[in-house]
Amino acid sequence: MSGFSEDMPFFDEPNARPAAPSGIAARAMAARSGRNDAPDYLKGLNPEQRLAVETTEGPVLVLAGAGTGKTRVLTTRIAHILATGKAFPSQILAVTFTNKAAREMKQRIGILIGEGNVEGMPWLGTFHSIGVKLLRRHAELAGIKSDFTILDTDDVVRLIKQLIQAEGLDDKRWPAKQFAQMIDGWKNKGLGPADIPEGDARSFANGKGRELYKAYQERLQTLNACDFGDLLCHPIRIFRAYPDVLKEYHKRFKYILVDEYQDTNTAQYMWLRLLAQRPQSSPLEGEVPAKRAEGVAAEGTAHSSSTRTSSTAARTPPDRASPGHPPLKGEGNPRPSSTVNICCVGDDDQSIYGWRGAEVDNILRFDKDFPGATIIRLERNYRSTAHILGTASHLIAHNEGRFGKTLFTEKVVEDDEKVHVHAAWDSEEEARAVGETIEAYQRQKHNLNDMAILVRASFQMREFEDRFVTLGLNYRVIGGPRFYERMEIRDALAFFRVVAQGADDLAFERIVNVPKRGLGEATIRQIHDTARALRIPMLEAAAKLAESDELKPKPRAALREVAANFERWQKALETTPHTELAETILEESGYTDMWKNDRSVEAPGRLENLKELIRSMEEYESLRSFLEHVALVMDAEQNESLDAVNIMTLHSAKGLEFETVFLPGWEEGLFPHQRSLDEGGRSGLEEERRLAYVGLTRAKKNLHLWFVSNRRIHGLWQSTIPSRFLDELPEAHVEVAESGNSYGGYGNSYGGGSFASGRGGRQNPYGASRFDNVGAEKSGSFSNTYATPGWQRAQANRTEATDRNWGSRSGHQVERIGYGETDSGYGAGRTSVKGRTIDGELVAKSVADTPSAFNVGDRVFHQKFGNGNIAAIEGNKLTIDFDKAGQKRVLDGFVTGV
DNA sequence: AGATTTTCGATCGGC
DNA sequence: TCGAAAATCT
Repeated sequence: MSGFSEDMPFFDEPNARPAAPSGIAARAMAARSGRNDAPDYLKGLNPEQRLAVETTEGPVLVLAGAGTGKTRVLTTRIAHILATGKAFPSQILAVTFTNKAAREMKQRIGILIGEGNVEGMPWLGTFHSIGVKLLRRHAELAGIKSDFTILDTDDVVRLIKQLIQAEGLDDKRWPAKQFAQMIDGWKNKGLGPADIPEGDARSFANGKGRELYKAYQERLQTLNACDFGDLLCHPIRIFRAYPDVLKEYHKRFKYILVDEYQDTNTAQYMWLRLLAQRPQSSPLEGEVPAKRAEGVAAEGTAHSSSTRTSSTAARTPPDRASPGHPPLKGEGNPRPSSTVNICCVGDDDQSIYGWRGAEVDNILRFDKDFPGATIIRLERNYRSTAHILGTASHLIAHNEGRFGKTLFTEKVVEDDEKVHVHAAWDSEEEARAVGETIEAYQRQKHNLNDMAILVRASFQMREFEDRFVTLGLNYRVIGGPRFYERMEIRDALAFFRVVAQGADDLAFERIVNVPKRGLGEATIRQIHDTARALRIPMLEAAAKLAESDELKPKPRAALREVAANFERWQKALETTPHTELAETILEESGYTDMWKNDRSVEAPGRLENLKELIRSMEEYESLRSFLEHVALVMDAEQNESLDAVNIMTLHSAKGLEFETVFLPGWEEGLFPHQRSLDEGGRSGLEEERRLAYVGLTRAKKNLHLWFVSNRRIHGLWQSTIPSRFLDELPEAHVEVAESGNSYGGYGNSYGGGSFASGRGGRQNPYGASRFDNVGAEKSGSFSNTYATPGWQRAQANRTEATDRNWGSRSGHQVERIGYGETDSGYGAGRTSVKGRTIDGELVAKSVADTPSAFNVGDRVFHQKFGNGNIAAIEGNKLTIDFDKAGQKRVLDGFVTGV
């Protein structure tokens, strides 16, 4: 947008020197108050970074391109504010999106100003963790108690399902999951049941949308629980309804810093605005919706006297410790006191979370929201080579809605390679070729840790995992299933939750009958009904029922035991250390015994995970603080000591960097993803392009893009065309790996040609000649690929004339017989290189139903799984114990004797 | 309660 | 098409 560049004329030119222009330079000098020798922490910053650090007063937007030292600026800025005595640690509000980012900031500030002082930064955290903190202090004002439970997505869906059924609606026609997403969307916009648009309300459950939402909120209140959205929305409502509470925080927060501002959603924006707006600055009334949410607001005004009491009572020690007002030297603030010292850091080009409510517009609008804002661009890149930067910049320039920055580097690299674009026949070959390239790098002494494969969609990972298992190449999947999502962990946590907060019916329901106590559907229903009728938690209802004679003896005894157990544990909560109590609970409930008696292969791993859970509790003060940690921090660290290739999605790669990056799957429909185009239109496409930009800018030195001609989508093989993004790359910086003459101007190649005479050396009767454009010269060895159904189907799609040749042939088919258990290899969960195991994949191919020529015990080789021994034979189906890939069932045509 | 059949969904997933 | 989850059967 040209409007933006007018504000910053100096940085318009792609290669503009960053030598600070006079106007800004002058301000920077002023900020340094005449001293020539800067403190250590400022040394080594470039002029723009330094400006961003030293412009502490007034609203500042730092547009930080990829790899330009964003975190450094943020942390140094905080250190600077503290070092110059402008504020105490407790007076700085610093928000991030992820726990990882918060952790990293804490650590880096610690390095700058000394470990001990970071403890004094109680308001550095994620939006949600700070939201929890606010809400625990003022919970009464939101109609809940301060020991409320935080529900995760699973809990929420189960709860909504109950509500839908209670309304007498068909839960098939109105899926709970969908409604949960709707609620999430509303909360992202800060909308309560009363605020949602009529259309939205009507579109679900025969127009009962609003009612259901309201019922949901009421249910949460009786459960004394919150969902993630509430952690933001409740504070917003409280701030609006109780100006004196808000004023407290206005007084407290002298400086506000926000990381990844381009990812903020409307609710987060409102939350920030409320905290940033000072009463003097004539708040924009339009910002505040006229209507307020039901329930919470209704209770509000009547209790305004309780506001002060509750908030003061709940005040935590750190605040008392700091004297009311720090000596604010340099408080000769040239700006009016209504000015907010808010600093937002972000990159509009890396906004990739629109689908979960992020509004790029928040960052694009910054100078209108905060008039007189200083906008600082960081464009000097310290990460990537010139070719990579040139490629990324050229691509992202195709977007319209952006500030417009151009990254540059001063680094001169000797062996600066261009960005490579490769073509492959299908995804299997793609994986094979990537694997070979990785091995080639490895031979040149590159660490696997420095390499990453970034995919658009997680289903793409499987093929790489398969291949790497075969090759014996270590890999780790980042962002896979989490520790806290495991069944046994969730069960254990449910026990703890009920002990900590007796009204948590969702947790109670999860474990009433765990281990099996003969409490079936009927009994649970009865507990439910009693609880609802008496308006008491299910645990209490269960205790009551156990004392009445409404139940049959068996369930009655069981319930009595459950109720007695929880009563005892809840009492013990006050006297027993929480780790010890946790162990007791799992023992006495019979939960550990349940797994000890379980003969399945997973059982030992699960017990190990439970031990790990108890161990990890030691780091927390109380059961409650541990549960809060679990609700907010679902990640468990990976084992980084092992050298392994990283596999992850593009989204989870944001913020990371690697020496060598592989980006497979650059095809229309996958990347850009069809659904983004269908649902997001133009802006959807732009977000996909930003995602591509994020991917490209992860690479420091080597970057390889791949596209394939055939890919299986929803089980169907489709022929694909190269991504339009490939056409948007600059020729000067890109090298197409091998020549060819088809597919959008890019050649086709396949790596290394190592797959000569694969599966039993069979020949495809329909020669390769018709597809000379696909690696024709080497296609003598290509026959196996030509026999895949994918290829067949792809061709069938393309030329009807050949259809009959293919369609009627019998015997020539590849079938997937089955797909096995995928959870066998977890072990202790937290360490180990993991990924989804690929055990149990059964692949078979029948060429003809001739009896097998192999014998049990024969040593054989399989293209995909490597070497192994035959364990059993049924007709032409072999069961083989592979050395690396485990036991598989395979048709004999796929293996060769060794 | 466990086994078996049917249905559904299929992009990204932070807190 | 295929795999997980829900529904249904025994």
